[in-house]
Amino acid sequence: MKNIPEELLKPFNSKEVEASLYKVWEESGYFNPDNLPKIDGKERENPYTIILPPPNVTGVLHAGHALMLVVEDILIRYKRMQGFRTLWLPGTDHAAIATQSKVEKDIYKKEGKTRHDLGRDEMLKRIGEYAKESHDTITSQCRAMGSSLDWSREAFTLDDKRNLAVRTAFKKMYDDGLIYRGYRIVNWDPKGQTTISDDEIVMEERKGKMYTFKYSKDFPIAISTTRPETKVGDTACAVHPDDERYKEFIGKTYKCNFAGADIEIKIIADSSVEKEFGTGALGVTPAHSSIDWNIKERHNLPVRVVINEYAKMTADAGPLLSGKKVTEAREEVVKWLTLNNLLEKEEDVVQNIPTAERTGGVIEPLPKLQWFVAVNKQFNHFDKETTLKELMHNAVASGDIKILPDRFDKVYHHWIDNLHDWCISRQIWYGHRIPVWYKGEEIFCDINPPTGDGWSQDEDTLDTWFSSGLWTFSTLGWPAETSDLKFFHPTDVLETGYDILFFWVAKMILFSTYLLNEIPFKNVYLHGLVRDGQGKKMSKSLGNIIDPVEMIEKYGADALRMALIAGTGPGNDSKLSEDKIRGYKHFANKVWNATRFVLEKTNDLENIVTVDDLSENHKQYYKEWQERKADVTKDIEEFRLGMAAEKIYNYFWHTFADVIIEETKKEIMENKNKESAQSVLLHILREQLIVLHPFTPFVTEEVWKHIKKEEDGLLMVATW
RNA sequence: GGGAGAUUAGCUCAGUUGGUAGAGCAACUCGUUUACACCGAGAAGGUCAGAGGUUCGAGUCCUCUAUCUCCCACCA
Repeated sequence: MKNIPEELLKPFNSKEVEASLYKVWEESGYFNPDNLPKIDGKERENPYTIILPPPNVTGVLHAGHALMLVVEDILIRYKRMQGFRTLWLPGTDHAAIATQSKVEKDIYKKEGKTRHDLGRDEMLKRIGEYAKESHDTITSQCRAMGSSLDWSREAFTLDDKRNLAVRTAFKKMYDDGLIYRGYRIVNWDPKGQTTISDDEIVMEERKGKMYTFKYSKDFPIAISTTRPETKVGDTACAVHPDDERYKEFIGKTYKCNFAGADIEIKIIADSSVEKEFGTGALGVTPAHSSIDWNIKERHNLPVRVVINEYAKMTADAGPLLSGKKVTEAREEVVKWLTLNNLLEKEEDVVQNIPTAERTGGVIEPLPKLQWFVAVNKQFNHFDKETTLKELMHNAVASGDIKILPDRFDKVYHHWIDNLHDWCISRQIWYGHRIPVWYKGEEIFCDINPPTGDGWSQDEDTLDTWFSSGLWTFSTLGWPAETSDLKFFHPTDVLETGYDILFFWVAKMILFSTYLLNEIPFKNVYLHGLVRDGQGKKMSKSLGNIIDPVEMIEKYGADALRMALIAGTGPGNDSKLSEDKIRGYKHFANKVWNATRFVLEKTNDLENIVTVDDLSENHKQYYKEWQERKADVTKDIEEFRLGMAAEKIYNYFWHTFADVIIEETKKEIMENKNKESAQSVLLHILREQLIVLHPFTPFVTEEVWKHIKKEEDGLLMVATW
C-alpha cells in the first residue's frame, strides 16, 4: 500500500511547480531534436519543424504572442509524443524601424538628444543594449508559458549568421538583376526620415478640402486637387484624349506665375484621366505623386521637386512658399487663389491619407534613388523563365502550401497581383547594411567588401522584412549546406497572425522558392487577434491589456494556455477575459484532485487488470474514452485545436470525473468488481494525462510522477 | 470602389461532410457523514438577423436584404 504524497493533499499550486518543471524539461535535453529518446529502440525518422515567428525586441510579450506560443507548443508537444523528431526553433527579430524609433523616442525624452547628436556608433550601441534587455525579457516569458523551444538553436535576425544569409541573398538577387537601384517616387516618412514600403503604410481617413481653380487667368482649364501647394511643382495638365471640351488645347504650353512660382504647363492627353472626375483635368505633379510620375514617364515631362525630406517647400516652390511646411503652404496658396479670384470651388471631402505605420508621420511621396526588388522581372530560375510574382503565386496555387483558413488564399493572390516593386532600402541605422560599395561612378556588390582604397559602403540598411523573409532557412544554417537544413526544411507549419500575411508570409515564400527552389512551409496557420472580454482590441490607451505574465502569476500557465486556445479557430479573433482564465485554473485543480482521488482509491491494488479483462461496463468506459481520444487526435491533426481542447476538457470533467469516478467509487467501496474498477480508473487517467499534456503541460507532468509506471520517463516524451 | 468575415440561450462563443439545437459563465432550485465549494444534481432559457429558394429534411447549401467588423485600392 502506497501513501499519498504529501504535496498532493493541498490544492494545485502552479507557482510551486512551473519553474522547476520547466528546468527539468530543459535539462532533459528533449527540446532538442538531437537528444530525443528512441522509439522502440529505433531512431526517430520523421522531422516535424516549426520556426517560431521571432517576436520584436521592442518590449514585452502580449496576449497575441502568448496565443502563438500556445498553438505552436501544442502542435510540437503532440508530435513529439507521436514519435516525430520535433524541432521548434526560437529567435527574436531586430525589427529595424520599430526598435530604432522606440529607442530614439526614449533617448529624446530622457536626454533631449536625437540620433544625430549621438552619432551612428553610439546610437547603435544604445539600441543594442535595449534589444538585449528586451530579448532577455521575452525569452524568459516564453519559458514561463511552458514553450518547449530548442534554445540551443536560438537565432536573432541581426546576428552574424543571419547577416551572412542576408548578404548572400542580396548578392544573388543583384546578379540576377532582381535587385536594382532606381530613381523614382518612394514613400517618404518625414517623421522617421526614411523610406518605407507600401506595406508599411496605414491609410487614415481625414477630412480635407477639394479645391477647384485655374493656374492663372489665361489658363484655359480648371483643375481640382486636395493639395494645392504641390501645384507649384506641376509641369503638365492632363485631360482625356476623347474629351471634347479640352481637345483644342492639347499640345499647347502655357507660362504662368502660380503663387509666386514661374511654371510652365503643357496640356497633354492621357487616357488614365477620368472625364467624369472633377473638371476632367488633372494637374500633373511628377515629383510628388506616383500616378503623375507615371504620366511623366509616358509623356517625357520635366520633374520639378518642390517639397523636401522635412515636408517643407523647396526654393523651387517660389519666394512665397519656400521654406514653409506643406500645411502652411497649402493655406498660403488658398489665400493667394482667393485674392486673385482664381478659386472656383471649395468642397469638403473625406480623404485617405497615407501615414507611416511606425511613426504615424504623413507620407510624402518623393523621387529618390533607392534599392528595389523587381517582382515582375523575367529571370532564369533553375532553368525556367519566371518572375518572383509567379513563384509566389505558384507555391500556393499548386497546393504545396496550404493556408488556413483557406479564405486567405484569395487575399494572398490578390495582394500579389497588386504588388509593385518592393523598396528595400531604409535610411535608418539599426539593421543589415546594404552590401554595396561605391567609388566615384563605380558600384560594387558582393558578400564581402572590395579590396583597395577609396570605397565607401552604402549608408542605408535593409527593410527588416528582408532578413525575416529568409527566416525558415537562415535559422537552419543557410547559406551553409547544413544537415539541419537538409533534414528540417521545408518546415511543417508556419503559425502567425493574419495581420502579417503580406509583410512576412508572402516574403518567406518569395525568398525560399527563389533561393532554395523549395517552399518554406507546408501549412500556414493564421491565428486571429486576441481581444479583451468585450471584443475590443487590447491597447494601452484603453487600459484593457491582459498581461500574460500577470495571468501566469495569478492562475498558472496551464490556465492561461487553455483560456487562450479553447474555442478558438484559425483566422478568427478571440476574446480573452480573466474570468475565462480563472475557469481553467479550476480545471487544472480538477485534474490534480481527480488524480489524488484515483491514487487514494487504488493504492491497495496489487496487479492492474489489463483492458481486455475489465468487466463489461468498465470495458465500455474504456471504449468510449478511446473514441474520444481518436476524436481529439483527429481535431489536432486538422488544426482544430480549440475544439480539441474543449473536448478533452469536457471529457475529463464531465465524463471521467462526474460519471466514471462517481460510479466506480461505489463499486470500490462495496468491493464489487473492485480490481476492475480500480484498473479502469488508472488506464483512463493515464491516457488522459497524455492527451491533456500538450494543452496543460505543467499540471499533467506534475501528477504524472505519481501515475507513471516504473519504466516510464517524463510525460513530455510519453507515447501518444 | 473592390473583397472577406460576423449575426445561434441574459453574456461569450462552439456546431468539421445538411439528419430531432450545444458548452462555459450568469441567474434559479436542491444537495454536499470526506477527491475537489476551484464541488455535485436538477430545472429554466433560442421562430439559429430577415425574406425567398433547393431538399424527404437547412443553423449548415443557393439568392436577395439589413446591421456590424475587418482588409485591400496612387480617383487627382
